[in-house]
Parts: sequence; C-alpha cells; structure tokens
Amino acid sequence: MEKDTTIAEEVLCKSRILAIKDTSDILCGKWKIFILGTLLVTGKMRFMELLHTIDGIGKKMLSKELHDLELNGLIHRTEIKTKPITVEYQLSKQGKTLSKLIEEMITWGSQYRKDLLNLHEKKMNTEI
Amino acid sequence: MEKDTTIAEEVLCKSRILAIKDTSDILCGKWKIFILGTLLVTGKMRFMELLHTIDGIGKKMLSKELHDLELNGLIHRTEIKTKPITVEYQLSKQGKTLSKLIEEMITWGSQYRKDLLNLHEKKMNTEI
DNA sequence: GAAACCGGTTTCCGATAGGATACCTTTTCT
DNA sequence: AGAAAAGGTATCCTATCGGAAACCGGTTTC
Repeated sequence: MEKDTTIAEEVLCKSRILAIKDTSDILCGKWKIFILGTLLVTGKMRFMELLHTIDGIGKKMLSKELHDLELNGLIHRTEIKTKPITVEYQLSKQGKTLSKLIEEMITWGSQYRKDLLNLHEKKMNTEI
Repeated sequence: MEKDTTIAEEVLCKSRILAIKDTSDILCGKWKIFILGTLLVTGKMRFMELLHTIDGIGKKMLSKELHDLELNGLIHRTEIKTKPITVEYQLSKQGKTLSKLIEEMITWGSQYRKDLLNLHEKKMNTEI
C-alpha cells in the first residue's frame, strides 16, 4: 500500500519535472522571453520593429530566436508582398497560452524588487 | 493628451520588461528552477540528497547554484552539528513566493506536450 | 549610379557556462 | 591504518552562446 503511493508519487514527480524542463528548454536563451513578451503586448510586429524595440538584441540573435520560436509553434511569420518586403511576426494560439506564465513572471519580478527596496529601507532605518 | 498616455504606457512597459528581466536573471542557468522545484515539493533537503535527486547535476554546479539562490534570498542554508556535519536547504519565505510561477511552468509544459501529441496523432490519422 | 531600406545570413571571435576529476577536512567505522 | 561519508573547493577543459561587422538580394529614392 505504502509502496504504491510512493511509486505513484515518483511518477507524478518525474512528469512534473519533465514539464518544467520542457518549459525552460523552450524559453531558454537570453531573448526568447522578451520577444514573446513584446509580441504579447503589441500583437504584431515587423522584424525591424522588434530589432529596435528589444533593447540590445542584434540581428543575428533576433533572427535565430524567431526561427526557434516558429519551429516550436509559438509564433507565426507572415511575409507581406510590399516593396521592399515586410515580414510580420505574431504569437500563435499556442504562443498566447504563455501569457499567464509571462504575467506571473512580471508579477513576481515586480514584487521581488519591491521587497528588496523595503528590506533596504528597513536596514537604513535601523542604522540611523 | 495622447502624448501623456503613450509616455505613461512606455514607462509601464519598461517596468514590466524590467520585471521579466529580474525574474529570468534570478532563475537563469540550467539548474536553479529544478533545485527550487525540488525544495518546493520536499520541504527540506540535504546537499547529498539534492545531488542524488536532481538528475544529472554535479557537485560543482549544485554548490554554485545553491550559493546564488542563497545570495538572492530564495533559500536558507542550515548547518546541523552532527558528525559528519549535515546541511539542510529549504525555501525561504521569499523563495516560496515562486510556487505559483513554478506551478504555471508545470501546467504549461504539460499542456504543451499534450498538444504536441494530439497534433502528431491527427497527422497520423490523415496520413492513413 | 549611389545610397538607403527591408530582412536577413555568414563569418569570426571572445566570454562564459557547465562538466569531469581530483582534492580537502573532519569524524566514524572496521 | 585505511576507507568511507558529508559537504564542499580547485583546476582544467571544451562546447555553446552570443556579439560585431560584413555581406547579400531586391527595390526605391535621390
């Protein structure tokens, strides 16, 4: 009886770890999460717009990360036959499911920063 | 009037991007999220337990990542004066606030894998 | 004809992340 | 005496990550 539950727990645990691994594999690298976040708030963007909006990224990295994200089905790439050609990127249906995760990262990051500041203030007060 | 809103929006946007950056900086690397996830489900663990539980990690990495996490206030390290000495690691109050984010990663990763399988099945069916 | 714009790709190079291995200290077991 | 176990460090090495810069093809404007 007890052995059953531990085995069941272990299987559950492994699948949870696998899920974490999947997620972090897909969001790995320095830029993907920012690209996704940017597309999430703007809806649609062109290559050059992304390049200028995402602070510090270079053409090579942007191009590579967009490829990865497209391969993993998180964004759509649309060529528009203007002259010169323009290309639009947007989140896919699958990509949009990341919004909760991204929002949670924003929430957590903001709170963490706030907590740090509070800690710092308190420390300053006790020092005076 | 319109300019005000765009400026306000831009400030908001920057702070959201900063929050994402904070979060991903703190969770960066190949192992931190697994260490946190493991501590989240088990409560408390010793160095060697973590080493054996987290598949594939080595001593050096475990040690380094634990240091980082402690520096950022996400975990507590407790030396217990047994012989030989044992050390317990556990999530701090701050660290526990990551549970929602980790749960969301698990949820998303599981769903993503499910969707992939469905896609694959459908494809197989149309191919027959 | 030159330059500029879009959306990239290619090449080169340096930094760093991360893995394997050996080593260290203290104490207990055999 | 020798080994083993806990919790690490130190050293070395390499694969990958990611940045800078040049280049490319098509088109349009000056």
